[in-house]
Amino acid sequence: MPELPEVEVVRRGLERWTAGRTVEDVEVLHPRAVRRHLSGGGDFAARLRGLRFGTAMRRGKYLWVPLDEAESSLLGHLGMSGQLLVQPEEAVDEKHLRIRIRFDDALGTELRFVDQRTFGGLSLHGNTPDGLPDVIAHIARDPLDPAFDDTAFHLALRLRRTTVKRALLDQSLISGVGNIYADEALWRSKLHYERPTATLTRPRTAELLGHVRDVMREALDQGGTSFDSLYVNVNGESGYFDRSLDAYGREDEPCRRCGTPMRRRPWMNRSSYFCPRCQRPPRVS
DNA sequence: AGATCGCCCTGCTTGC
DNA sequence: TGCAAGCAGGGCGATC
Repeated sequence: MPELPEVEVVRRGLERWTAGRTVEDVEVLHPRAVRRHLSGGGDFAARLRGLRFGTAMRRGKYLWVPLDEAESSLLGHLGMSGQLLVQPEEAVDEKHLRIRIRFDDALGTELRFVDQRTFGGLSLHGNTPDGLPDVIAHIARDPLDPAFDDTAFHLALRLRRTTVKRALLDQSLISGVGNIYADEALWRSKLHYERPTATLTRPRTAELLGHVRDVMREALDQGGTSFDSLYVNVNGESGYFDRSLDAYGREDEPCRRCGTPMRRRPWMNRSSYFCPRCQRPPRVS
């Protein structure tokens, strides 16, 4: 599942292989892939034609390409299974190819959006004055953004009446964290996922943020090294799927700190993995 | 308005 | 062997 590090790898790929190129033709092969483009696939294709790609940007799990004079942007979200691939034009279509973007140059490659589960998609939007696609103005800065405000984040946690994992996944508080990295950062912090955010001290919040950043940077380092070909790697399952995880997916396996079998608990229609000894539940939950 | 919940979607795995 | 249920889960809209 692509979270911040995976999306950043894709952003770098887009920057390298598509910046400065002008769109010649667009094919929308599945309407759900452009569902956030409210005026439909035909309008999406017509409006994108002739526009020039700028340098790809990212906030949290969203990425976007400023177009022409950056009055608008091509916005993308990978959902759970989305891929953006730069492929030779003659390459056989992927089974789940949803959108094809051809360029007007002679480089011989095209951009493809491939998505099995169709939770992701592409769309066109106007930009806010600070260059953000208007529909993601509510997305908070991510922890790798130099302008992320640690103090404001801590104060927001203190005011919320929620639990720490819900807060980590709330993209309006902090963006880019998904189920995998949330569990990893909580394990490193020895925090139970149901700990009320109002009980976190400033040092605990600082420690948690530090672990979020560490685990993301480590994943990014691994993903970055495998990205060296004519290929924007976005596959959440193949890229660096074998990255070492301490919590996620390790039910019944020994905790790497204390040896206690790790547990999985159903949580918000998904799962939380944690060590029952290192990550004690709060007294009142 | 903050918090919570259900829904969207497909392919692989598990269980009867 | 076949079929159904379970699971993966980010984001958004509806609801309280």
